[in-house]
Amino acid sequence: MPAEELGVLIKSAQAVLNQRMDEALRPLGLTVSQYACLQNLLDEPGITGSELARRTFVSRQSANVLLQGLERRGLIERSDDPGPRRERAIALTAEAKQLVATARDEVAAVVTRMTAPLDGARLRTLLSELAACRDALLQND
Amino acid sequence: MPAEELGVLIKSAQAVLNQRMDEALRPLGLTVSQYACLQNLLDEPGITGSELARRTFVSRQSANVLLQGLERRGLIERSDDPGPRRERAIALTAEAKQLVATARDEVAAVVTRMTAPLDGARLRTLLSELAACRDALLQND
DNA sequence: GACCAAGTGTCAAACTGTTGACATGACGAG
DNA sequence: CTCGTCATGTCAACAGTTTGACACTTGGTC
Repeated sequence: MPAEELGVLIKSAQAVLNQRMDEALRPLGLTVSQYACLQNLLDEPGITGSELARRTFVSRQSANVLLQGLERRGLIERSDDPGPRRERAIALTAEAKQLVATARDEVAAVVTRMTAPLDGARLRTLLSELAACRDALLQND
Repeated sequence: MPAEELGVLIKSAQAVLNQRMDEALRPLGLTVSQYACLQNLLDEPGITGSELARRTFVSRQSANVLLQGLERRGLIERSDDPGPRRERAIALTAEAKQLVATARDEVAAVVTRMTAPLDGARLRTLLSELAACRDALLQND
């Protein structure tokens, strides 16, 4: 059974992808974590810090220090009056929107290169099969 | 183009897989990194520390502190007289071989659960397509 | 209304991993 | 032979992340 390979395969793919994304984003002064943060905030404005942590697969404490850095750099702004559950709405500045736009292009180039050996149909099957595997582990028994 | 999803899909699959493996290995007193280390040493005995680092996708310094912990715990032994390139051969103790055997079963159960929704043919296509994507990024330009 | 569970934000300590640097030994080109 | 290159092992400093803890707010339950 070749199923054992899938684990290391996922790990190796994630490792090299992360490395290439880091190389692509470094000239922009962004880490991969920071880019993921900004990208999620662009897709879903006004998102909360904890929700952001869930989407980037880190603890909410770690997301918080990330947000502090982005705030100090003038890329995001957090409202001082908290909302319903003590949450502070997060907004991207105009500078950040422009930065994440170019960053998105850089990342898209990496992903395009990664998916180059696959035609449209194969890419779709890869996406659905890999998602099925992930979801099989997501059920909390 | 749905290609953009592949990145986060790989990341999420790796995250949940790592979490499930951690849950499975914690009762044995092993972290995922430690298991990966022992597993590689079982597959390829006498491997060098730097080679081990490459296979587990970490720096050789990080692999070294991992090996120090395993050595202190009596799971591996490193020869004191270095070989051709100052390398120290690493060997698993009998206790480690038994531990990694049961750990391998635990991990296999997780992977089996992950690949449950796929039949043999689909699993093979997933493996080859994902490997193709990874290899597309491995070419250093 | 009182109370308790759940969600959020934040701080401090601990851990894991990386980067940078250095010493050592092997190998090949000149 | 000598020197430059490369690979290994190891140390120290550093950054990033997690774990544990606490305060605050909301919402449902009794």
